[in-house]
Amino acid sequence: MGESSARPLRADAERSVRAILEAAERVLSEDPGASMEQIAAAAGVARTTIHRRFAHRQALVDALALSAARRLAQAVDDGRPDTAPPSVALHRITANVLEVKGAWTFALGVPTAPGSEAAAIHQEMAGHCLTVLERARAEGLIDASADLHWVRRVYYALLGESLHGDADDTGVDTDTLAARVVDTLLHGAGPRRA
Amino acid sequence: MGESSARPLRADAERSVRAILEAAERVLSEDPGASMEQIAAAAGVARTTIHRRFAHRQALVDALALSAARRLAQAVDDGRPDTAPPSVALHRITANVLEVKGAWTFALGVPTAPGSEAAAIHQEMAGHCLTVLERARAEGLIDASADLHWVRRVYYALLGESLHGDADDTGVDTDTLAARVVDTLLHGAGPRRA
DNA sequence: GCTATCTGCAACAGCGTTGATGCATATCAA
DNA sequence: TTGATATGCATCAACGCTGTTGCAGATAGC
Repeated sequence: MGESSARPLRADAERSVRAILEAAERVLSEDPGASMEQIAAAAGVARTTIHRRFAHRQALVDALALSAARRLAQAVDDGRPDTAPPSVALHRITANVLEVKGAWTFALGVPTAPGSEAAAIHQEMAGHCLTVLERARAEGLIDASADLHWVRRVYYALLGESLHGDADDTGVDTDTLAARVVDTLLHGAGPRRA
Repeated sequence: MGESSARPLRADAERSVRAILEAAERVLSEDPGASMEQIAAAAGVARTTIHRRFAHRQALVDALALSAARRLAQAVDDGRPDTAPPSVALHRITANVLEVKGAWTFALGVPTAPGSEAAAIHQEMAGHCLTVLERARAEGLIDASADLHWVRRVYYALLGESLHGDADDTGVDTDTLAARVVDTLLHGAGPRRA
């Protein structure tokens, strides 16, 4: 439930919706207070066309958040959080998530409404995340006494930080960034044991 | 340079300015798009009074950001980043910064204009931060091959994450939070050596 | 080709916010 | 006390954004 309450849109209409969502992400990530007019211009579409598909501005934002949440969930699932070896899953998921999160900064930053489908997706992803961390702990990758909820928060924070891209990072391989995130999460900045 | 281009304000006027800045922080941290009217109400002041002290809305925001930057700089200095033993400085600065950052979430989140005084303060703080990290590395607290710029970014991210306060944290001692931040920064989540 | 759908354009009313002004009143400081 | 300063209040014009509507033309789908 989410996209189709009426019959499917015509081909061109669906193309418009996609263009609008992508343009909205592009514009709103640079200025969260941008007007519908600006979004419409970026989408190559008249403002009224946006209002035809999304009654209120909030409806557009919600749709955007939901769309991005789905992509992110897909990125997590692709990492096989339940079956792949923890270290592998951790790395793969990190790389996948970095990719998606970088492309949907605004949409994934929108606070999800308590009962919404987007919120449910995010909760489910948090669950998957904890699963991976638990499996990692069981294998000794994470300290036995660690508070996994804190670890998860740190993980999220590191993911977010990786995306700011302080000059040096521009153009760096996603896998390299992911490796750094995972390494920092597990070992911090302290001296390495021989 | 910053506060006094004309002669000092009268006592009650200065009180108003303080009330306005504090109210602005309170209101804007909950809704960055809040109107001047809402801020004025929260400050117990007429909207026109705000406009008397701050010509544009942006002027108010800038003043707020500058005020908060100064407080944060003070918090850093109080930790003696140049003279105290690195581990001590790291902990003290972290605790101090957590205190200030928690109270001025919005003001410290405002993007600082390139040439502004606030930007200069933030740059100086970044410098102090790197100094502490270098001294910590010299003492072996941080790995010799570590990229201190990345470490600093991670440190900032951990500070930010500590302030979200996921239920459990509410009412927890600042020193405890600081200890967790520093510990995570240095050791990550991996298993501890005996 | 025919029809239903989609789109752009233009115009509209409504709304909230901003920033400015004048004036009467309250408060501080000397 | 007295003069300068600060404040509240009412009012104003201007602006931008939102959301809606009607219509004519373009496009997709059968």
